[in-house]
Amino acid sequence: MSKLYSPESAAIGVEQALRLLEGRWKLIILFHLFDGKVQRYSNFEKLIPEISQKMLAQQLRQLEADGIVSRMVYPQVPPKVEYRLTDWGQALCPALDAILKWAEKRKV
Amino acid sequence: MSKLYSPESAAIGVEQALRLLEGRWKLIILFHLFDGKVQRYSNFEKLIPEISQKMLAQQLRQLEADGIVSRMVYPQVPPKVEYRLTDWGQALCPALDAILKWAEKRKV
DNA sequence: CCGTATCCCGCTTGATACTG
DNA sequence: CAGTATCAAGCGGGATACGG
Repeated sequence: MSKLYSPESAAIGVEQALRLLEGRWKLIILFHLFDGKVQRYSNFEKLIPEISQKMLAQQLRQLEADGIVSRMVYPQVPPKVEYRLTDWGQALCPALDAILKWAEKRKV
Repeated sequence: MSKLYSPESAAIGVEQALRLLEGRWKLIILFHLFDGKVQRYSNFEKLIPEISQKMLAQQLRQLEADGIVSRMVYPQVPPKVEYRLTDWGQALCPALDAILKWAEKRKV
């Protein structure tokens, strides 16, 4: 943490934030957690059939590490794991909603 | 155009729309066109020093082909080319703004 | 000034198999 | 059910040089 922040640090923050959303599947995953929805691992596999297990696990781990998604493990057999948005992740909902609306305008 | 659209085409549309925004630099480029701003090629090179000419040109071409950015060439010497958002591209501004606000919340 | 062309590397992604 | 491990491939992306 020896690096000092310049007055332009806000702009840098945006680019850093964007990098957290990069990745072939992250936004798609987030759309399925939109609006407080809770998903299990196997749910995602059904919702996003094209994704491989590897990528699903990897992207979820990254989203978790970045504080966007929270992972809740129930210590039972068979295992049960739930994913939901963190508070900060919830703050993305307006953006997700705006992207949704934008996509719809394409058809017109 | 032989493919018929299923009732689920809306959901597919979102994923397709997301793919248009994929790429290391696209959203950063769009941020610099935010709110009706007009940029020249050389402007982008100053605004995004880390980007290579190849990637800048490539991402601009894709954004143009996808109908998000418009390219205006002034037939003069030396050449002058201006980039701005299309109408549909402008419709992305609320989303960009929401992402901006989201990024700012991280610091709290 | 505004790009292309070419070469090349490495990370992301995919396929498959295996496990607590 | 919810993941790892491993290997391989392809394309995104960087460096450099050249062109209208």
